[in-house]
Amino acid sequence: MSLPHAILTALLEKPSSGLELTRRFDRSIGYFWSATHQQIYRELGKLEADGLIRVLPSEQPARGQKKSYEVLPAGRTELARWTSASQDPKPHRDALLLRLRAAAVVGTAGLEADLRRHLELHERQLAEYEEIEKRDFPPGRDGTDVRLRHLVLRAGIDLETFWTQWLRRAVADVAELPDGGPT
Amino acid sequence: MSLPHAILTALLEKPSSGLELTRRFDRSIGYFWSATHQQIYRELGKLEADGLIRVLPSEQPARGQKKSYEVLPAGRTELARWTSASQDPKPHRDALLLRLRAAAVVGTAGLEADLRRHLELHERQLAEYEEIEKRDFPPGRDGTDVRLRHLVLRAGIDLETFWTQWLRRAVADVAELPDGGPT
DNA sequence: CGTTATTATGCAACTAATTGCATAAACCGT
DNA sequence: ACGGTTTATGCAATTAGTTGCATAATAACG
Repeated sequence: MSLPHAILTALLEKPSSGLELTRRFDRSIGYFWSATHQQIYRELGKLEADGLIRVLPSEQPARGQKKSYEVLPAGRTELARWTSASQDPKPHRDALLLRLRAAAVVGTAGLEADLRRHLELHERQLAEYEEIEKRDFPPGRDGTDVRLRHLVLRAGIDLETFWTQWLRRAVADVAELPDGGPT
Repeated sequence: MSLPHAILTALLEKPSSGLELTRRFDRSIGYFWSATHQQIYRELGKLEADGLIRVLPSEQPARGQKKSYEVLPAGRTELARWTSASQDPKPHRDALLLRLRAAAVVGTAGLEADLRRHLELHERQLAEYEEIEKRDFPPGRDGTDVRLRHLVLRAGIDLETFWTQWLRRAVADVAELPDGGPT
């Protein structure tokens, strides 16, 4: 399981409160590991109980009041262990591809509009990634950490590029098919 | 949720027993919607209780004995409804990208070997897809259902192509970095 | 000041998915 | 007929993830 390690990574990059983490999971980190604020609060509790993180000493906690966490040495060790350990890739699940397959047996009615919508979403995401690349990774020699983060962003860009291309083709294909199918 | 719809699709393509479904989820359908046999048996029970599928009349059931299902009209209707309804894409989770990001803060030790392993897995999957394409989709004009299934396979091929290319780059990049990082 | 909106934290219930195990029949060699 | 392997179905417990709601502090508005 990876959520605790995602949180450890985020906290090592910068100590944060639950809500700050939630916001970062809506941007950068969340682009390849999403999480809701409830997951995050729950996991912060566990990580603290396990002695991998702690509340920043300066803060005094009270319900509904900001509480920032930082990673303890044990947390860094655990993250390094997890990062270097080999892991089997989890199986994918893609509802859109499944729907296309279903459309092959029950007809394509209503599909095209949603394909277009997905295309738009992926185009928007791609534009956002390219914006980030232009802003955060100008050309030139860089340190290890920057090169690795750039590599991750490249994966995002290339994935979105693939989806936009595939969806354009899918929209065109579905548009020229007889709508009904064997419904 | 999509597992019931994946099963309905599979059963419409061909009525099957739980184990036959499990096998098909290890191949074709499972390439974009994986499921274990326990999930499948559980879901078959629910679908039957809901009146969307039924046991083939010819078979008489007994524990440990084959039991094939077919889709009822209500099931086909539900699948058509789901297929045409618009859905928001679920957020991705990719542990490998997360690990790269973690490596940017705790060092790349041990990563390269696993990147190579993933590369090999994706190369193998790509080869398998291309084999299927050659076998099942020879060039030429085809019916709606065949074109849609081919479109789905193309997504698989293009995705694996992306991953093999990206991983080759990642392996090369990581190989030439100083191993330690800020561990 | 008092009321409303926003920020921030968190619990509880539910749904989905995974893991490990149990059972039973069929098939296969000896 | 027996013991071992494979095929097939299924239960139970656990873990992971989602959804809906509750609470408290703070800011902002008149």
